[in-house]
Amino acid sequence: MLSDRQRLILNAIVDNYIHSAEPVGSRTISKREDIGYSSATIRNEMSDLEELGYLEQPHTSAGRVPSTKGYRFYVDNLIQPHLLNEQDLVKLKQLFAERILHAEQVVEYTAQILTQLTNYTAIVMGPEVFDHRLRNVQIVPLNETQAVAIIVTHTGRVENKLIDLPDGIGTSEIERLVNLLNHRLTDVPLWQLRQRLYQEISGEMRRHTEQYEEMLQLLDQSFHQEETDRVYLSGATKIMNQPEFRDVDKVKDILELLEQHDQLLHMLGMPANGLTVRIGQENQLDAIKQCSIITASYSLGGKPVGMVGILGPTRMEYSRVITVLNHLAEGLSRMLTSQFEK
Amino acid sequence: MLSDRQRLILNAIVDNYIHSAEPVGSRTISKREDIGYSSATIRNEMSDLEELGYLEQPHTSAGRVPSTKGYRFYVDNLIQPHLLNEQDLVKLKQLFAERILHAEQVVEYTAQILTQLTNYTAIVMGPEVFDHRLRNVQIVPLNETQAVAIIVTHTGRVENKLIDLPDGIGTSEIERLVNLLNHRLTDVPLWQLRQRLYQEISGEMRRHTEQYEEMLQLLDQSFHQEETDRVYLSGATKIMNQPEFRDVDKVKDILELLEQHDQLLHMLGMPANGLTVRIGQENQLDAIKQCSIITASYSLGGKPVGMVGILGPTRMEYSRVITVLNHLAEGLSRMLTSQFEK
DNA sequence: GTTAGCACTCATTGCGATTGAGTGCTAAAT
DNA sequence: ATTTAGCACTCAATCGCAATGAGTGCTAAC
Repeated sequence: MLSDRQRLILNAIVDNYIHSAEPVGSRTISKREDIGYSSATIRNEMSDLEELGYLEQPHTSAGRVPSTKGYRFYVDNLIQPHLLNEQDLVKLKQLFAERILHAEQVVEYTAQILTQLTNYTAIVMGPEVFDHRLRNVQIVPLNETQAVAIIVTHTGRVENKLIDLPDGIGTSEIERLVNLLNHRLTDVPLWQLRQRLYQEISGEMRRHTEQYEEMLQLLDQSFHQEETDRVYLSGATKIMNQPEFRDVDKVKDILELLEQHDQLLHMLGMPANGLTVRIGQENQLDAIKQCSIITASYSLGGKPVGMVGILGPTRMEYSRVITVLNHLAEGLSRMLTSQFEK
Repeated sequence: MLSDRQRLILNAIVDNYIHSAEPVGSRTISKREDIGYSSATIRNEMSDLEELGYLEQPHTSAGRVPSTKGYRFYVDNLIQPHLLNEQDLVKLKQLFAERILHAEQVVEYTAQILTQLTNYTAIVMGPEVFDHRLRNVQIVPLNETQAVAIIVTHTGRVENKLIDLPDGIGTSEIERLVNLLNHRLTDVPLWQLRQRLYQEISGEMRRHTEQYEEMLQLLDQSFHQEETDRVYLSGATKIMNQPEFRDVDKVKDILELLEQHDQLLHMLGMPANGLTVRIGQENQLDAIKQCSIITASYSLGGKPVGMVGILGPTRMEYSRVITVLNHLAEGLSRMLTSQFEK
């Protein structure tokens, strides 16, 4: 659809704008080494590219700026792979060299490294729990009326919840109950716990326990898990380094959105396989219609379980960010898989 | 030191400036109902107050603005207690009505309610772990090489850590070990755990266990707890609502500081009893020399264990914020104490 | 098809005049 | 001895206007 020359010029314009943040004029482009045309020629091509919707003009006597469509074409067709320098690679390796880490820590470090490497805001969605299976249950009484229920999954994740102890339940009874549960529910996926509890265990419990009702109530509390917040941000303030976000109101909208993790989750959706680039207007939420979001999913045993992402201005270093995200997602997948699938 | 009239006028000026955010002129003050003097008289008094350091003038032909010293005097001597309205009280009660909550959830909710009530940034620290005593230890093997160590404190807090299993340690051995620990270390303060482990348990362990060294190593890992991050923020973006923070650079400095929880901790220091007000220049960190921070400590059984705080512009509604913080700190103390000290 | 040249556009900058909120001082009033 | 009215003065903010210059679009020549 676009001639080779148009592609060349579009590429040059986007490239330039990404680094300068200023509308680029025809002369700027014609002076580039990889371009052998006069400014007049460039002007004509620019005019065409604008007509086709790839470029925009802030006002008549200004240079051109890529439109969302322009960036989209750039990302889909023109981008060339970015090579990471030694320093960056070292930082990445550092993360994966950490031997023993909880998933939460990994996620946190990952976010931090992402911001460091890109100077944009990092968003990391943490391994989803869907696939987690029960490894161990504990119920630890604190006093006569309260206890902590603890659930350990096969991935090493620990969930805990403060619960009310029904009247007149003794330590020995709890112990028996916990034993029973560990016997019968090991390897059951977390989301099935309550269901299985009613289907399979309740009968047996009734036979062994006097306070059947109370016990059941206790377990019901324990297994009623809340959706824990699995979004980590790092470098939220980085957006303020961008010249196009010198305006407090714009920044405010974005940062307020970032504070609402549920909205973020909703926006990013379930982790699908691969890389996603959302450019400017393509975003649903108004607050970030001047931003781009790039996400890459990472997986555990081939199944996507989370994503790493970057939020930056539409004028983002797409090539670099994509490379970093791919590296990171791949590394995370390897790390997770080797840690949990043996 | 200040005459009654000077106090009256200073109070009026601070009051006015807090709500208008504009330098206040003599006429504005003289028109107030509680002031019975002409603008000329006010002008003279203002001039004196400026000479004494309580007021400042942005430029010659502008009104006056309170200086740090002025706010300080206002807070120490002029402020009158703020009465909370029905709505606010309901919100506070709502929080304390929550029956079963982990300390972490309480802290999070508290921060949220604080921002809602004040429209400033809320900072909540704590509860500190120093006083937490061991209730229960568990070690749950995940596979041949890894396990999760879980520590439950008498307050219901659960710490967990992924650990390496030394070679050739069996399930039964771990079980024996855990039993021994639970027998001997219950009610020991967390910070003493490692010490006590070496002093008291190691001898006994040596007798009962073949792999003494490996076991010790394992426990050492488990009890080596990191300082967990105990700072919660809410409404960090609220500062952008303030007209004096329409400047991205100022905001950036502040938000970057808020991202560094360690700095915050250091700045706020250990929870001392009572209420602290840090006004403008009194703050050590440059980023917040245009802000005020008010903190109130809450306690468990009389001992301060954490603090609730508000960060806002120097032009803050001191009276209101102080009242809210006092209410909240008191409520939290009651809640914690009744929950854990029976 | 490409480019030189030129008229045209328009955001940005700089400058001087104007405005108005607010002060400081002095002299009159209380 | 205070208090206040009055007036000259200051200075940020605003407006209008001309100058500047980066950049375009178009046309005619190469």
